[in-house]
Amino acid sequence: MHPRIVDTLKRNQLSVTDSRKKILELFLQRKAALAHADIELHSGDEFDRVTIYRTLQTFVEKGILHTIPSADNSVKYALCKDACTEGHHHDNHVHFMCDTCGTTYCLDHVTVPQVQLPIGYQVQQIDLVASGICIKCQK
Amino acid sequence: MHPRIVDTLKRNQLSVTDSRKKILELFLQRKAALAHADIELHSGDEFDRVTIYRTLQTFVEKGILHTIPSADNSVKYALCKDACTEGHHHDNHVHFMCDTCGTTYCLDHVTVPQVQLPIGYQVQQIDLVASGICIKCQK
DNA sequence: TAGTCAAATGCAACGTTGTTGCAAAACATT
DNA sequence: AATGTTTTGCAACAACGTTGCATTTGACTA
Repeated sequence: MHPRIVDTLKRNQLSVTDSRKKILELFLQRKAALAHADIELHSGDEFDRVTIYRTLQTFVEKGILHTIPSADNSVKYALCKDACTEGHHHDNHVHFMCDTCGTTYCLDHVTVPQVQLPIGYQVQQIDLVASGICIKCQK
Repeated sequence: MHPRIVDTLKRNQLSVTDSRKKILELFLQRKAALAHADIELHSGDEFDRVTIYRTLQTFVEKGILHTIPSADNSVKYALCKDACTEGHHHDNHVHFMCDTCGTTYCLDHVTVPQVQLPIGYQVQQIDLVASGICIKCQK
């Protein structure tokens, strides 16, 4: 098991349960973002659907995961960098969604550019999702 | 009724039906983006849920509407500019979602900035959604 | 303007996705 | 090991979205 797992949970004042460990491990193993359905698949019948919903929700609240918007009603989740704390996300990196394999990547080193909005719009957060063909799917 | 409605439908080789006219009119009246649920509310019992789903789908395919991604599993739809044609969307403007009133705006005059992605990522489309507080909700 | 064909709609039924309340089980702490 | 708190699983439900098919509507032609 990944050494960071128990540590991450404790640091966020979460009790260390099987489902939380397994779900967190899944995110640490795979580098890509995961949807609820992906987790359900990869965990088999190990946990109840409801537990997965609640765990994801908890992780987002604690700043362990962040959500990635999509245009097809299938929100994905990915690990936050250490900068995120409870209630305060700072995931201002670009996301990339591959149209071929469906994988969603966090491009941690690509920051979201400044955008000049019309006067009166007070911006709190900016999500930038690029889509196209990822490295692995290039022929 | 808005004069552009029948024209838009015919230009896209769609038969002019009541539901299509009403739904298109709704988008022309309100400047903001609408979710399926919004349309269902505003059309009362006039059409079946299924008809709304199918109409939205058709409009997106034809390039009349485009979808706006969101982080909460509630895709919204908004009118495309004339540049969009069947199967080819060119909606590279910024979207703004108000956290207070929930309204989603197309900022047609704010274009999505260039983003330099790592080598190997072939970008097809970029969605940029800003969120915060809109003009009307500023106190 | 009526007749014909193709397309769109409404209905019913179904599957998926997400939520809530509550009892049982697991965890943290002493 | 005992206690109180948190988390889980189950059941039931609500919302969301899809599909097939009969009926209706719209487009087109004569």
